[in-house]
Amino acid sequence: MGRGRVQLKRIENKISRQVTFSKRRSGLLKKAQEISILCDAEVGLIVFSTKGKLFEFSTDSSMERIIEKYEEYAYSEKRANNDCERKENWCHEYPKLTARIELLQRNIRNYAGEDLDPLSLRELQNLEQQIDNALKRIRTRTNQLMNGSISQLQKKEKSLHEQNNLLAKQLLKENEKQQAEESNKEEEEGLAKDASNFGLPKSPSELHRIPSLTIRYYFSLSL
Amino acid sequence: MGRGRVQLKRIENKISRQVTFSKRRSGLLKKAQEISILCDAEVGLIVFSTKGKLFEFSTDSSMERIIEKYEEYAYSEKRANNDCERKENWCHEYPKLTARIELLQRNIRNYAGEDLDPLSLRELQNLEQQIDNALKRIRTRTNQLMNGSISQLQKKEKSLHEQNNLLAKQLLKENEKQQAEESNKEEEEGLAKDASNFGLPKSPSELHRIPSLTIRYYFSLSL
DNA sequence: AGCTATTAATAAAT
DNA sequence: TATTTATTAATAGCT
Repeated sequence: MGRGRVQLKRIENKISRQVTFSKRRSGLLKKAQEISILCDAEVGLIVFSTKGKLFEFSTDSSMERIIEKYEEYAYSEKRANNDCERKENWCHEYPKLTARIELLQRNIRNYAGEDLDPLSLRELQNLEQQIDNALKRIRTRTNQLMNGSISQLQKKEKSLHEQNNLLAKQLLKENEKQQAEESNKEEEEGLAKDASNFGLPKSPSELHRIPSLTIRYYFSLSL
Repeated sequence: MGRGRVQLKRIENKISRQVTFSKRRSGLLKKAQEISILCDAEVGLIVFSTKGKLFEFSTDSSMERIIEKYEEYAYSEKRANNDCERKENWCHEYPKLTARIELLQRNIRNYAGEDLDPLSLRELQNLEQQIDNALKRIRTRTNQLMNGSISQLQKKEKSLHEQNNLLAKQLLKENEKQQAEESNKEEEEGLAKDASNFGLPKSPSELHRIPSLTIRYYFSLSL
């Protein structure tokens, strides 16, 4: 919704990025408010700009309540109790977990083509190859899905064709039947006319007769 | 954006409300993701339906981090942050960490082109675009590094050339000097020989004299 | 869930 | 930064 499509990646131009941030931020806050009113939902929205400035919206202006509810909800007590046994190993477990998370995040950033500076040429080339492979797999899968959609649509098309043919035949029959009736009537009228109805208008049903069999069908191919 | 305007008030019809909630919720989550990527912003979005079901989006899948930052920002009172204090919240923290790790791992698998089946066509296309961008960035960085290596090697080559030239000159001088000495010696020896040393071997320094000025330099171009 | 007519959001230009 | 405009995106109302 703007002049031209926008691809989903960081806007490199700083000014554009700030302008877009400002516009989309107000759009997002507005939509958050709308859904909370229209649909009676509890919404909490927190946005930090690159520079670290905070923008927020929350239903009834009570972010704290929503955060509390979130924390309750997101991590159910049941799982927590089981995991509490691990508490004894805290000093071992916690650093491991956080280190793991950092590593994973670094990986993800690298996969996204960010923070490449510390990588050696060899590492970069490995990464490139991995990502290239990933891209191929993703494209294969995309094609698979699209082909699925296409063949589904083709089936739909075929069934619509058949349905149309059926309807056309029915219509043809109906038409012939009516024509037959018409000619019967005309014969009858012809006889009557000779007797007393000369010069009167034709039967209205004749005026309504379908003049030709033009059948059209429509379907849309939207992928 | 729909057939007709919508008043900003609670939708009274329950079914409509649910349908609208579902549609607007996905729109809102999508826009939250978009602004976070496009504008490099940190976003946390929490939505509870009327029935209390949770939906969320957060930059880097880390709602906790955003909530912490929010609370810091909004209240200037740091939460229990160091490891020791976190120990008290172990039951709370551990499931969060493992959930986060799972999410990150799923992300990574997707980036590697694995476990694509649960992704929708739209998600796949987003992923493809992100990865494509990453690939471009990685190739840019690779080229940067390679160009760096090349120009470094070229500099090295140049400096080696210069060094060689210098050495060659010095050697030439040295050579001339020695030749001069030699001829001096020979003259002296000639006089002495005539007197008493005839038939003795030549001075060892003459044997060691470099016979010609063949200078070679080596450098390797390894990329 | 899927389909359009419409409105809303917004990218680019000013 | 605010306004305008051309486009794309979201979605309301139906089926």
